[in-house]
Amino acid sequence: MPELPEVETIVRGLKKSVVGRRISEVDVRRADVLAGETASAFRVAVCGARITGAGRRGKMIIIELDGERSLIVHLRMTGSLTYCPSETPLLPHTHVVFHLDDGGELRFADTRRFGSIRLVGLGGREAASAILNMGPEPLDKMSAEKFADMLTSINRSRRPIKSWLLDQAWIAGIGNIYGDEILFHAGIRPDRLPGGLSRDDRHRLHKSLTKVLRAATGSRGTTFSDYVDLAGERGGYARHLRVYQRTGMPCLECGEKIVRTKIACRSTHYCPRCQR
DNA sequence: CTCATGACCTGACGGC
DNA sequence: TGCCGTCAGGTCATGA
Repeated sequence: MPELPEVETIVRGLKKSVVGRRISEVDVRRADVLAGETASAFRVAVCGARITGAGRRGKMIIIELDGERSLIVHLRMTGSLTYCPSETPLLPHTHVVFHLDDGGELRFADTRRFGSIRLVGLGGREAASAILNMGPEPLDKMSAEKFADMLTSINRSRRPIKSWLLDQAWIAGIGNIYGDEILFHAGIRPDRLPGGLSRDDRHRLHKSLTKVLRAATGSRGTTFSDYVDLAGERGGYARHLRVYQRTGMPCLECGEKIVRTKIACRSTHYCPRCQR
């Protein structure tokens, strides 16, 4: 499930492999991933475009095209973006194929079709609303002071801290896997309320956010079931997971059994001894 | 306003 | 074998 480290890994791949290429042809095999646009309009608009850059905001992939336009790609849970030679067999559930002028293909596949590709003009309203409402990037726009201020702003909330970590409007890029892993690393139970966190808890939470997300990005993300990077390779962080999907297994720190509960409608894993 | 829940979609897995 | 229910999780819409 692509979260910040996985999306960042894909964007680095795009910068290396597809930026500078021209899109010579587009096959739209399923138009419903195009977020409200017809396949023919999309094709006409994108054919011939030069890819001028690639970036990321939270879990959104931004592929910049010439003519002040961008493709906003969201992979949700099972989506993938891969770059490969045209001879490579199509994976099942491949919905859009961009043929590039070097003979390679940029392919968007998504088993569950929750993901989407949206073409927006620079300053386009649709992109703007989603991106403007997003909280800060935890790895480059969030100092310890900034994070402390953010926690102060939700001091009276009755929502558990895990629910806040998953809230893209509060902080960008964290999903269910890293939410659980960050809280384990910080030694904080996921159901704690923000106002109840001590000064020390807050400090550790900031440290853990940074450490876990950086380490996972360094391992090119976590592959639990579906995720692959632009080259189709699995991420290496799964073997570093401490609590996610380890229900009933012994905690790697203390041996206590990892517990699973439900918080914010998400399965939530934690160690009842290490996390307080 | 705050917060919880359902819908979207498919595949994997367990029970019978 | 095959059928059914459950679960997986990101985000938006809905409603209490």
